[in-house]
Amino acid sequence: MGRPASLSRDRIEAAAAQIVEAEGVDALSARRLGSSLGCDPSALYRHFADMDDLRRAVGDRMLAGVRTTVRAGEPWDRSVRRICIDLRRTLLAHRRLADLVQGAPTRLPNEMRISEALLAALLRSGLDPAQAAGAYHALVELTIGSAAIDADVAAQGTRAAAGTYRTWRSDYRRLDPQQFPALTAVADLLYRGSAAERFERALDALLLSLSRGTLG
Amino acid sequence: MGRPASLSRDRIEAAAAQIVEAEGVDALSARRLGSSLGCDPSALYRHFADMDDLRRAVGDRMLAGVRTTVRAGEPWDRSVRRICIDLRRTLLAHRRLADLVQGAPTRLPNEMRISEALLAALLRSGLDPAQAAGAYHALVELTIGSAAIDADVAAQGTRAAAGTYRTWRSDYRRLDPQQFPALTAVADLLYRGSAAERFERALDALLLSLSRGTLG
DNA sequence: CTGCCGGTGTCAACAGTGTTGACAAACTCG
DNA sequence: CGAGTTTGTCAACACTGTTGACACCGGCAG
Repeated sequence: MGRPASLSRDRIEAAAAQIVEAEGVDALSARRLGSSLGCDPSALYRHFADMDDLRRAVGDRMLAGVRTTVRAGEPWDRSVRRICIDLRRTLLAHRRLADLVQGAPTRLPNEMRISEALLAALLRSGLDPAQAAGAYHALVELTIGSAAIDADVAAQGTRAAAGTYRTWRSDYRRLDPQQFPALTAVADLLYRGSAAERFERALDALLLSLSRGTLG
Repeated sequence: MGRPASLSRDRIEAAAAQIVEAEGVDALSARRLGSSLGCDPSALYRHFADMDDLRRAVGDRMLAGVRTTVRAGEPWDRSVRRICIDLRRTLLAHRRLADLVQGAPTRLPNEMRISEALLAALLRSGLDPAQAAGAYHALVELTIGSAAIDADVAAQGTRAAAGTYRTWRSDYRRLDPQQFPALTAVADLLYRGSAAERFERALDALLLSLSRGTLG
């Protein structure tokens, strides 16, 4: 009963995901989405409570892309590394997704799946449960935190991001060496490479400590 | 020369900081700020390039409380530890500051001061400049990221936060042990103690790796 | 003193945004 | 056939950042 639906949550999510992929998150608005779907913007509200609900649905759809299957015989720290990098990459693919996950665990299926995989790998390392819990928190803080920090710049695209980093380096370089000796000395070395590379280095440092059981 | 100014960067920043403290960063708009200052919204553009410029200035103003003076004879890693903990504490004390700072470095005086102190301590450790830059990024990602993650729960107050953590543990505990063996096994150990303690443990783990020069 | 230059604040407007309530179309069921 | 329900359309409201024209007014040169 009722007028036949030409829209659906799935169709809307798909169109929204496509806009985000092609034009960035800032381009996703009710009017833009409506024109893309050939419907009035207000029709979206028949299927989602508000735009935030819609963005969350798109985000959840993207969290499904985080791979947590463990390869046979893979060392525990390689599993952890892979999951964290994949999680961060996925979070950055959708800027709002980082904002959503950061405040509190959603405790929704996809997040549960990722947490389970991380903790399973940590327990496989020989850490006792308390150490594993501590390690889990440290890894999650670094991974999600890193994604939250890098989200804005990452949303610009890699080309624009490189320009942004160059500007920052240049700003640091132009400081007064008397007042900022350390900062001017290493200015050219800051924000080098991609944010992903910097994250991976920090992750490796953390994993090294974890593998030595220094976290309880 | 010119019409006498009733506005100034300082007066605008103060009013903006008050709005952010009281109502959150989302409440900070040109019109809201104008009504608070008793001036037209467009007058703000005589003193700031755009709203983003204004927001960065407010963020830096809140960073003034972070202490960076180094005590005589203090080991470098104690300096780093103290600065990072103080930075995180300050970010969390001003409820919404983390949101303001997380996206991009403000490159304003207070942030410069903190960055300089951190890098100076790292160079004091004997790390070469490239390693120090990498260590700096790792520490900043963990510290600011941790603050961004914990900001919402910290804003509830410690008593309410404890209740929130209890709820999360309980949710994890009630999962199906078949499907989530690791998660249910360590559920009671997750989100134990304060967020500050969990951060300090992660920080110590990272510092341990840094002191062994494992970060390039 | 006059006249003007230029910084300052006001005003109206533009192009966006999310969201809502009234209305109409299109289907199913009794 | 009419009633009821669902769905999309339309116009409107209350916001947002930002800009260009204009008026105000003080210090400075003539």
